[in-house]
Amino acid sequence: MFGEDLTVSRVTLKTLAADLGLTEATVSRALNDYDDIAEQTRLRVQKEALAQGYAPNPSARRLARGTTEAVAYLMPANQSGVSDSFIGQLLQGLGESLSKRKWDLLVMQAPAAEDEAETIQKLARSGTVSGVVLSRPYKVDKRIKLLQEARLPFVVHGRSSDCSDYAWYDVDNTKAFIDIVDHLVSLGHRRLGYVGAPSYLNFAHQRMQGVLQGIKYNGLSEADLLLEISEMNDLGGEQAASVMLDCDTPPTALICATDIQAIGALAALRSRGLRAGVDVSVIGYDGLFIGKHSNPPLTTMAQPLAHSGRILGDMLLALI
Amino acid sequence: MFGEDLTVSRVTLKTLAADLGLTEATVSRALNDYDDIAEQTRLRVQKEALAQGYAPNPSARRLARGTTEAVAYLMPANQSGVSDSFIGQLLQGLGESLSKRKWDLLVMQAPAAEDEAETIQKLARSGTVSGVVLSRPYKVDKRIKLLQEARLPFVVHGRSSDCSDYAWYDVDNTKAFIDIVDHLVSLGHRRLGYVGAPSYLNFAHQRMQGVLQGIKYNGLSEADLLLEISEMNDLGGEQAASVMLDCDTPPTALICATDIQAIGALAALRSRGLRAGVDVSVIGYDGLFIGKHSNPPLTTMAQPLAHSGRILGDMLLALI
DNA sequence: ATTGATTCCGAAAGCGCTTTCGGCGTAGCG
DNA sequence: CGCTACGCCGAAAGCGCTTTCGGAATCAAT
Repeated sequence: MFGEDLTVSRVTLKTLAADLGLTEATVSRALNDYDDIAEQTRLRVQKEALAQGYAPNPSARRLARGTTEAVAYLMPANQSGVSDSFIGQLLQGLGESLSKRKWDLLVMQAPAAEDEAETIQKLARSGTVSGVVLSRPYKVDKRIKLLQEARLPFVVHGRSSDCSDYAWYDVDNTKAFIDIVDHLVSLGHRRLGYVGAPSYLNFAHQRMQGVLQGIKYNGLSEADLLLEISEMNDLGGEQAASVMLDCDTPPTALICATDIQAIGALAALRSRGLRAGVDVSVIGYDGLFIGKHSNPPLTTMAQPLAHSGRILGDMLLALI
Repeated sequence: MFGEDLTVSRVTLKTLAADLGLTEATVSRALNDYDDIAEQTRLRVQKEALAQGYAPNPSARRLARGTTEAVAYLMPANQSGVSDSFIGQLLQGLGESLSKRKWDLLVMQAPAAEDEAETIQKLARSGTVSGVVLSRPYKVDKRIKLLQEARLPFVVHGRSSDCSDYAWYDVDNTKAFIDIVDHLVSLGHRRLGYVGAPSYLNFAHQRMQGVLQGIKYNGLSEADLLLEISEMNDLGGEQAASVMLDCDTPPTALICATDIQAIGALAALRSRGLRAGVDVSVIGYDGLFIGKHSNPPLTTMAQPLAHSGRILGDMLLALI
């Protein structure tokens, strides 16, 4: 009725060794496939471990080995309430790559943007992790410098303007947006609107450069481009789009730096009775969905985020 | 020119103690605010620790204390390639709540769905974490049973059909979708379409129940409701919507179980020259954006995901 | 049978930290 | 002045695991 399992005491190396009539050391080596263990006892140990459901205490193991077997993902600071939806995909890929090698993935978050420096330094000094993944860096990003100073291996998803001395993985944002402009111009659009993101985020800067270069390459002048920078959320996109749509000579196509702004832009169209893809083309990016559903569709623009995550994980592990 | 910092040796309790002419024990207690340490030396120690940038090795601390100070978030299995965009927000909230107490947040991922059991058991036995957060449980979810058997504290974001014996935090999905139906009917819609999600996911089940109850309460018959279950991605939503839109008596409003399906539904409209919110109303959920931009807008339907994350974190910590 | 090389396992130290216990010195009390 | 009382700190054990080292067997070789 009761007491079937009152001894919940964790099965540890010591208990295992006692049960087997061996030493902790032997059991440890047997489980870790050392080659100075008789094949027979190795099997015996491994079988018993499996039977008892033994799992080593990672803290103890890490302490003894002096390794961490963990990396951290630094959450983007909670800028203006936008919680980027790309995080989920990225983490999926990262987790996949790491778990393959049995590494842990920590997500770290600074309480506030100004605490980021301290968070990084603590992370480095405490030796919690042996690597870090960063995403969406700023044009000049002090976190990168901190990580370098701390000699903590890291990879960046995206890149800052000076990206010569660290590992990063990025799509060619500039080219992508040049392509977008090319595409729109080839469809006959001559008057474009760009809903940009704050340019301290380097990818936003890159994308805007792409748009600017795109109109130049296509023989348009800067007067043919309306430009509005907005916050990276739907409301920002809506407001920016509204401004452009309400001006005297509204654009026939809207390019948005991010999908979430594109969503806002769509709302702006709707409230004016305009039809997306018919009256005004709307193109977003990030490949979350809008890229696929924009009119004309731009499937090639999709960022393969989970794939990026895997790449980043592999890169980081290689680095360590 | 060189050699300014060749001694990268980590600053540890031992070195700190040596520098201060104290014992490790004393330094440790000084830093942890024990009250058997002279105020003066406490300050001296803390100042020196700060100056040297000391950060305790978490593995060692955890081992000595026997605590983990970490919880894990179990990533939803990579079902049909949909990487749910709610993860980012949820993690944000979770991280916020945990970091306030200096706890770590691990994200775990089973290599494949069938490995989930093993992953959970390892997690429990190894004592890596002292709590787990789960989201989007199935109607009957074996992970929950495993966690219970492992006596590992956990909270669930959402709930399974039998949710009497564990802690969960959920929105009232059923009521939300009843409200949606109420709302649409009050606007004059008499012919509804529902793009559902696989009902082994309990929230999908709940939402469909809401729709069914809603049409009943509003005096409509089941013949007035078109029903299509699709995968939880945009393509699925598009196909499901297409089927309904192409039938003899198409619905005037589409209710979608998730936003990503709503995005697909919008694409289906577009390809038929129908205008969302004008010719056909489309309503999604999850509060990512579409809720806000659907026509009529349904801002009250937004799930406050980051907030949920914070709540879940607090609940879990209270539980531990 | 004696030596040398192997094979396998135990002993023990140590990873960096916490925490109990005991002992020193000084203050307070009679 | 001797006593207890207390405030502070050092000594030491231990958390669960890894890893080096050495020693007891076993084996093959002379």
